[in-house]
Amino acid sequence: MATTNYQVVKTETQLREAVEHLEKHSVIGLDTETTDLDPYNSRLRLIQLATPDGVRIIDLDAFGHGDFANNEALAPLRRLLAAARPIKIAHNAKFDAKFIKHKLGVDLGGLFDTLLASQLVSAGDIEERHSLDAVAGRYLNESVDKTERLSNWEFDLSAAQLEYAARDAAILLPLRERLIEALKTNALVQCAQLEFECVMPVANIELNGFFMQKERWLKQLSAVEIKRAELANELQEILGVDAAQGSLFGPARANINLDSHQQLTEALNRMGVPVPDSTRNWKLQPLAAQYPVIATLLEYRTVQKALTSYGQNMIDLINPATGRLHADFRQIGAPTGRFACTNPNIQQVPHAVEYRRCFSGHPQGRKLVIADYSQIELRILAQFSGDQGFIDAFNSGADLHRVTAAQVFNVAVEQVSKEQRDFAKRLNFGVVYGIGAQRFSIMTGVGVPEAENVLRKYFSTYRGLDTYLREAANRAVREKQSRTASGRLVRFRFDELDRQQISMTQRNGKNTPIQGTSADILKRALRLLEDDLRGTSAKIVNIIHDEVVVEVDEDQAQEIAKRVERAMCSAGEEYVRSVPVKVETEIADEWVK
DNA sequence: AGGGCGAGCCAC
DNA sequence: AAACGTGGCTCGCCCT
Repeated sequence: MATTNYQVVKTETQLREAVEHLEKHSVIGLDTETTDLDPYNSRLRLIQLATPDGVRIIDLDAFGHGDFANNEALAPLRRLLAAARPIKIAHNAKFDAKFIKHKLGVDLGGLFDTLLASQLVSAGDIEERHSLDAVAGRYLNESVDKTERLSNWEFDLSAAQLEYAARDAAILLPLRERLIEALKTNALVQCAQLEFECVMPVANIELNGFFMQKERWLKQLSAVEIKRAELANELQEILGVDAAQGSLFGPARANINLDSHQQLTEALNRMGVPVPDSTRNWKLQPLAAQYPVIATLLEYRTVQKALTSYGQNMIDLINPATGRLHADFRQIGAPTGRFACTNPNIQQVPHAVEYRRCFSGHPQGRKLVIADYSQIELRILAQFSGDQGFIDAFNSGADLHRVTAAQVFNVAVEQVSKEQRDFAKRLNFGVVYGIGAQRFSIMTGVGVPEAENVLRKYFSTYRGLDTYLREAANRAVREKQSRTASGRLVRFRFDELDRQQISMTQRNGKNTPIQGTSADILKRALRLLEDDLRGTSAKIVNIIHDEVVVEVDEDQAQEIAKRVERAMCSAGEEYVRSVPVKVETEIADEWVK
């Protein structure tokens, strides 16, 4: 491996010279070394900035400890990082952006993210790896030695450490060249722009964190724990087996593991319950009316799930430095471009108010602005299909599901029953996923022939929708790929002789452009919001696919709510033009609508 | 002992 | 003949 030419910057004069040099370039490589992964509980040690003639390694330890944001000697560096030019290339720029924002107080400007670029070119292939080493190997046929990455960056640095640090930044320059070629070849430049512009907003969301009231959460947990114990006892009474030895007070009971499907099936069989081929809730549901034990079991599962997935672990993830939850958002989390979220996944907090009311503004008096797109996926479907009936339904301003019900069941809009509307709602949402009669039958309880009838009626009502979805499905099979409105590419790999895989691809072909465009819209909205909320007390604290939660000072809540709504609508209107884009906004103390 | 996997269930 | 899409988390079970 060729050695990388580098220069360690330790004085104010050296820094000024380095920045002057860097500012002459239109593009520079950027990497950082930190003592740990969490910006609130670790130090930013090095910032490496690469040009074709070498790497400037800024040793922040030489610039005092702590207040880098107000250190006058670092002003040129802050200016360089914040400016739109030179473009900064980074691999997973979110990570560096968070440290730079928290430690130096500046938003990184002008980003090219090699991780996101690589993910876009891979077009949803979840097999492909995207570590810097993997990407450098794929595009440059070079490897990046990672042995120093986990070394100690606290104290004096070895030549090997500095060499490693320099190389990680230097390699980004040629890597970008190759990735630009790949992005162009795949017509992904526009989509890449959308993604890159979203990095800083996402970094800020993670830094902001979401406030969760610890005491209330714990109280909620103990209430659920009591309920769980009651239900578990009840179930063990019924399902437990007689132990070999009884006692003076009767036969002993041996508990079964209620979370083991195997033991559960055996126990239910023993008491004569006709267990279906699986113990999934929706399979057991029909038996609940006849067998009280099933009803209790279903209730137990809900409570158990709540306890294990949304329990103490949430408390453990509260950051001691901020008292808030700083979840990890993966910007391209799904092949469709949707976000994924971990540690904790605050995109899947149960809807029940007992949970949601634990999330609030902080400190006292801060409000939450909760804004979500109204039926965005169905509006995207209206846009893509151009179906006049569907478009009219939205433009009429009337309740879509009611209008659909009226059309499918041939009744006046005012005559639609609650049941019919509910039916239509399931239909409308189902078609987005490429639903079939089989599934619709199970979902609604009507027979398969009747489900087929309803679907036929639905698609003859919305012919344009039928045509569009068929074509989307066929194209996915024919071209082995789909695109979203931003041009995001998703490739499909399937065995062309396997009917199941073909129908899977057809469903993907229907769903991917819709779900993916919804993700495009949210990302565009985050970019617009970043600019519209700057200088206010507003902070984005959570995003959930079609919803944005913003925390704001009480006196600004009304104004911010308006701005959020306007930005989100504008983002939607960039992709959806034939029907109105609607955003529903509420101001609340807690995350409850 | 600990990783991989599937089942189950939460969100959208 | 047709099994509705995308994730994460936790558990039991099976394997090495």
